Amino acid sequence: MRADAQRNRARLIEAAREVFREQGYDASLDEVAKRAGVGAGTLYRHFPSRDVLMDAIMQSWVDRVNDAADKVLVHEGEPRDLLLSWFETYVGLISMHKGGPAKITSAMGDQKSPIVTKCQTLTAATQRVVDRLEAEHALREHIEAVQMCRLVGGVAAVADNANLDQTAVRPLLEVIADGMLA
Amino acid sequence: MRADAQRNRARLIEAAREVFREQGYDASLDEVAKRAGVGAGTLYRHFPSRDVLMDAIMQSWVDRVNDAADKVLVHEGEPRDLLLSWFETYVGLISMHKGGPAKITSAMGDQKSPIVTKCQTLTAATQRVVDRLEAEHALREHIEAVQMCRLVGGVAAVADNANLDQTAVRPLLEVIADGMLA
DNA sequence: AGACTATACGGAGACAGTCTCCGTTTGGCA
DNA sequence: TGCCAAACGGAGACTGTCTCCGTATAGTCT
Repeated sequence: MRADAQRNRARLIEAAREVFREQGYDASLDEVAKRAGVGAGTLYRHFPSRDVLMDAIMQSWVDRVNDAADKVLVHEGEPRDLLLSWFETYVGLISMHKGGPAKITSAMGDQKSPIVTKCQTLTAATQRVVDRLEAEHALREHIEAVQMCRLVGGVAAVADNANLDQTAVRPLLEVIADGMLA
Repeated sequence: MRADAQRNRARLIEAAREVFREQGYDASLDEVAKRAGVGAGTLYRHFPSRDVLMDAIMQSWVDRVNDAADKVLVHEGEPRDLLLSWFETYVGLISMHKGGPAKITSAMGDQKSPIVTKCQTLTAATQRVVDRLEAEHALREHIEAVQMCRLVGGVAAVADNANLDQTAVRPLLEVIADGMLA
């Protein structure tokens, strides 16, 4: 890739990160281009769709997910606490941008989605939590990581849309946790 | 209201019902106006926003919700079956249009939303189910109807977005039910 | 260094959807 | 029948998406 192309790509990602944080997932893409100091054509050449751009933004986020899972898994204690702690972490991780939870959760399980890799990162991390709990025989049978992601993602999507705060989300997560624990 | 205004209002609702069913909640409003055979101005005078129009469409739906609750409550049997049966009914009721579940669920609890009345209808119906289960001491404590609506609505929203079918939704609802039952 | 060309850029503009404004029409009343 | 408040319609302003193509230039070759 030519040096100028590489520079513009980086600028676009940086600008998009800013704009999406400020205005949510629906922000104007032309605004992103303007903020990056490039033409609209350049943006669309690098990122043919909003989703592809989204995916690029989230590169660094993958590491964050894995670190978060590490941190949660170190914690010793009741299975219920572990599970809830992962749920809250999960909600935090997918709620970086307005509209993010819905976007991510609806892509969950869709192999053709432009953000598959991100979903896989999330399910893999969740799977680690599931494995740990299953080793302790703390989970009911037939609980799959994808289902967990969908349920918790659904809560996050609702919370995001309705601007619920953490205190309102907590009891919802508790219900899900209790529904999954043995 | 003048006779022509009344007629146009009815036509608009009819057209919107059609168009939304065909194209989902994001369908063009100008298309709705065209289909109704009126100008865009007329549409926006009657229904200043998409939500207000949505609300009008759902008038008949209110009766349907109450009927559905009646029907579910007659059913004798295990509390778990009752609850699951209401959940499935609920999902069906809010999934009439694409994008509907998210729209409705995110308005849940927002007193200023244009579709408050619809949300109230839903929570009231859900409350009846909660009351019944509480009378049988089948529910955990501190379970509120709004929470139930949010959780089930979250699942419905995800299912709607990801085009999940009923067999994929069922286990999610089971988890919620199990998390709420004593 | 200078020339060449594949690669990348920019932004005008086509297109689509939302919503408003205002000149025109009409229902219903006196 | 005449009046006018109420309602209509649709042109067009505005915003966002995305494409096309003339222009610029990074990297290479001599």
